[in-house]
Amino acid sequence: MPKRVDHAERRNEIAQALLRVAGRRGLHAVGMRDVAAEAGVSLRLVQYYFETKEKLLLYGLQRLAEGFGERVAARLRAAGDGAGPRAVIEALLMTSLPTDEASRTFHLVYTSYAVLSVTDRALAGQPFIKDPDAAEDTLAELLRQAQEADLTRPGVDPRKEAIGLLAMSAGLGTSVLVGQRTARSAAAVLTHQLDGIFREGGGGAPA
Amino acid sequence: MPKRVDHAERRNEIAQALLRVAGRRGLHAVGMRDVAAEAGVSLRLVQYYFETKEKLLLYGLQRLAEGFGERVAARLRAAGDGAGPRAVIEALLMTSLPTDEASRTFHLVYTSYAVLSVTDRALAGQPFIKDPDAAEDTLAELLRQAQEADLTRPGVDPRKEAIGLLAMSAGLGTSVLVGQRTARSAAAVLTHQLDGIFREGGGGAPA
DNA sequence: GTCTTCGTGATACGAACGTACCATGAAGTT
DNA sequence: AACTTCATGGTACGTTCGTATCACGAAGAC
Repeated sequence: MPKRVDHAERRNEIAQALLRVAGRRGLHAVGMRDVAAEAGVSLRLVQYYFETKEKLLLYGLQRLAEGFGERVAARLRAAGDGAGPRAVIEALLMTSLPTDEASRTFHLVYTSYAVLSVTDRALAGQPFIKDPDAAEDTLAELLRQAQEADLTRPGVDPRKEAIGLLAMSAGLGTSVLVGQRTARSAAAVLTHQLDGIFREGGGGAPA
Repeated sequence: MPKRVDHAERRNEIAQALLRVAGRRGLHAVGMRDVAAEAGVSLRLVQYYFETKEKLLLYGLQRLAEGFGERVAARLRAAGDGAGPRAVIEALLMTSLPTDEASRTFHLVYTSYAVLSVTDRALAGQPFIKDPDAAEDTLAELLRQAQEADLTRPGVDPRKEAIGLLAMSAGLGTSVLVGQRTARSAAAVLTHQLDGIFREGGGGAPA
């Protein structure tokens, strides 16, 4: 046999190529040949590692979600261990805003997948429901803890605030993406929203 | 000459067919032939009234925005003449939630257009920027008036609240669309958000 | 009554797409 | 050494897409 190549690694390279070209030209415009060219391999190879385009798309969606999770984790690490709930929540929300190229690609491709999932049933079942629900639970739990620690204003409903915050940051992300708003002003809106949830000076570092 | 048909009317019929099939199968999956079949005309006719597909898409986008504006206006009329600012704002936001078939189609197709506009420059200039900005201005002005009438809570920033509300309702609309949430729960979240902006009991009917 | 113009149909064309097929060299196995 | 198996390249097939072309009937113009 030849070089006995690592399948998993190769699949990831190809999936990354898919995401790169999808971020540039839009997911709808991505063909197998484009992915092959971007990855620097032949069309046959893409077929070899992903038998069908649908499987490639599904795997690409997984990688996209994973990459996002990693960026959130990195930002949380950067925020420090003893960061208060508000800092954690800000890190989580700001990561999903299309500030740099990586998050811009994430937002565009993720939205494309979302639109596709409405009509294509193969995509509908996939982690589309799972992952955002996890984010919602995490966020709601953080808010609940903040509420118990008396860091929030009265009248706060952790679950509803969590849903609203996620929806708002998604919507803001889209408007940044289409060039309707700058990432800076979107961040300001999110900050203002958090101001309405947390007490003044509350939720930063717990020290 | 033959029947001397009304061009504008025919173009609208075809554009409506485009929106119907786009709402069913997704904008990415719509071809000229599909539109022709849906409108009950031949492919040639679609070509005749819209020379190119791009022009058809552009016109369809206009019609979509117009239809949305009409539904908002209708809902405002239904809300009554003397409705307070909160009622008007609620009408505006709830209309964009995918509750019935019309708004569901609107949301899906509009999002599809948004995604396309990121990469296709022909779509990028069009009313995508214009219309949401108008909505934002309207909403901000309504909030400013409510603030002057002392109907809002302290710390309210009309512009930021307007941006945030629109982004939130767009994001909620998407999650309703992909089946992640019900329209009812999305509406509850929006109501809760408005509760955080308006004073208790404030903003209903001004009487 | 011819003639032009408008509306409409059928069909053809070239490109691009996803997929399938065939070939071949390189590395293990026996 | 013979043989199998893996990785890879090249290319062909059938379909579908947007667009272009050809054709023709029906109505107003002169």
